[in-house]
Amino acid sequence: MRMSLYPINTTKETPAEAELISHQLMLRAGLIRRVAASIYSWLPMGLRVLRKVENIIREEMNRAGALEILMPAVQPAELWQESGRWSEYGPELLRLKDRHDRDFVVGPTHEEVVTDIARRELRSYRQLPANFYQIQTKFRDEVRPRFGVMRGREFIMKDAYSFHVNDASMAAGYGAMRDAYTRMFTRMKLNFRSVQADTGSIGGSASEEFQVLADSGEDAIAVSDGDGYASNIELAAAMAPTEPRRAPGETLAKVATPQMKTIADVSGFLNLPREQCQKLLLVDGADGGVVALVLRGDHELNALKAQKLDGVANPLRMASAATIKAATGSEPGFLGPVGLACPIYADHAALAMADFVCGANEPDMHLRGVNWKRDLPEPRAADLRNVVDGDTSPSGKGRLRIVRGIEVGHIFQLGRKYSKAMNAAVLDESGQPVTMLMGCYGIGVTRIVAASIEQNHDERGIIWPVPLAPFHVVLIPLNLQKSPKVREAADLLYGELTAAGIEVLYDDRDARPGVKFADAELLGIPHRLVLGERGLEAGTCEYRNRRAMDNQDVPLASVSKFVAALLAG
RNA sequence: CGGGGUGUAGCUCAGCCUGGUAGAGCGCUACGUUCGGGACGUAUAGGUCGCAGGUUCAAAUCCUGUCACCCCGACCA
Repeated sequence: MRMSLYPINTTKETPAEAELISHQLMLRAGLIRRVAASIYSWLPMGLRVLRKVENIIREEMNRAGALEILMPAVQPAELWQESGRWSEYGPELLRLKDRHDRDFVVGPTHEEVVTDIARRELRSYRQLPANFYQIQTKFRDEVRPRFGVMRGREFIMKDAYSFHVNDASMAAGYGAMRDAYTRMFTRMKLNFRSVQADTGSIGGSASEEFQVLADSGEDAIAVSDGDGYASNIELAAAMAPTEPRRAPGETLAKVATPQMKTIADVSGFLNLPREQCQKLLLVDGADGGVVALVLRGDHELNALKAQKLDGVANPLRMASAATIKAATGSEPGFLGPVGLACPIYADHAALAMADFVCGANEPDMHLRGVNWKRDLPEPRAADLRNVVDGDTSPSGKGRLRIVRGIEVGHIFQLGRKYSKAMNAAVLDESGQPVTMLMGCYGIGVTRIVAASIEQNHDERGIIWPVPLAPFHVVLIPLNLQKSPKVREAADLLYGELTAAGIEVLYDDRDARPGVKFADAELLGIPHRLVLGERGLEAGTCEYRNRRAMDNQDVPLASVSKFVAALLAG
């Protein structure tokens, strides 16, 4: 591509709207432009990267035996009513009406449509297993979109759905997708992990996420240093302490703690470590009352674990201030389990505490020297908290470290959730109808572009791995407006490289060298060739690798071979 | 949804407190010089100061409303 024909605008200054480095660089390099809040256009250079990602996905899906289809972005409400999600899905689902006042949705995902296809097209167990996938634009009116295309409302997703006659087949299909995902992300040179995950609103049983490791990631992941265990923190089990609880050593005492509403306040005021304090959270019960959850002061509640408990409302809702007042007689900030009438769950770590501090259920007062059994009955034990750095791994081996990740893929064994609701069945060997089992497998295509930049950049710009790079090579001739020799040699080399199947960005603009170098680095083209009069005299061309940034002179005659070898290796 | 912030040229921002009719840098256009690390000079083009009301002789500036965008939070009692 001749850059003189490519209307690209790069900027030195960072747009004010961008927070994440990937978002900043995508805007500065002219890959994307914002059209509305969290909705973007992809410009030529960005689209080339997007297509590289799509093609790798497509190749690996095809290799795994999946069949590409294309479903509509706009879907009739009837299908969503049939699956039950018309009412289950919240405001994240963009609903609209046509001129006849009929209801439609802009698809946030396609289980309904694909299940409708499957029940019409698949009639016999002999046609199974089948796996349909598409690469298509989705819309989710996110609670909080952010970070450019990282969490955009409109985004491109690869979504695949498999259909099976029994559990073994579903598990095999799931395994095949896990392998395909591993191959794709490896080919894209992403540093990623697969982790156990919650199934969320999609529903179903087994589920794993593919997380690209990055400090800017929105997800927390617990990884064991002793074996291969890795889990989204939502799901990672916190092990109960193994050593027995200490015997009571202090006497129970009520202390005044004016205005000390948080654990930090209380522990500071009493000059005690946070892990000596307890916090009590009141949440709405499943049947109208409240439930108390007790945690060690330095631990965080895990909402997912809590909302799965007997008697707790799902999804989890914190009790209102008025409800708290009615249930405890106190205000938030001074709650404790002593004398509390409602059902109580205590986290294993909270249950292991002795001589602890907790709220006294009256304003500006706490209790200290509190002990289970002696001062109050032991409540039900549960795993309520997020794991923290240094916790014992639930796998039994090693300790957990908490790292951050960007979720780029998620695979599920759905079971019969949709096929049952929508009556998608085939005839089995005995001629009896059986409801199909399903798997579903998503990849955030646009998000991968941002995630790759998060992992591959420096102070000068993006550093694309070759498989995702918009161009393999950038060819920079120096002073070509003045030097016919340079122009002739550069044109020749451009033709030669292009003929060899190498994707070349030929910077034939009438610009100064510094501008061309800076743009090449911002754009992140992995390999750079510079042609100047000085080198031509010696019959060489200068090569520089974007990542290593070291120079090497290559004889002009062998440049094509040299570059081809780099790309092959 | 709650909290905070910002809307002035294509981009990054100043001007607002203390009202007097709009600026800088980058970018863009033309010409000249320059040409291995984001050059320099000269001359241009480009803005209903988010929008709507109000106060005032006079509003980018003060007041009210509204819209948009960004950030934080939406469990830490």
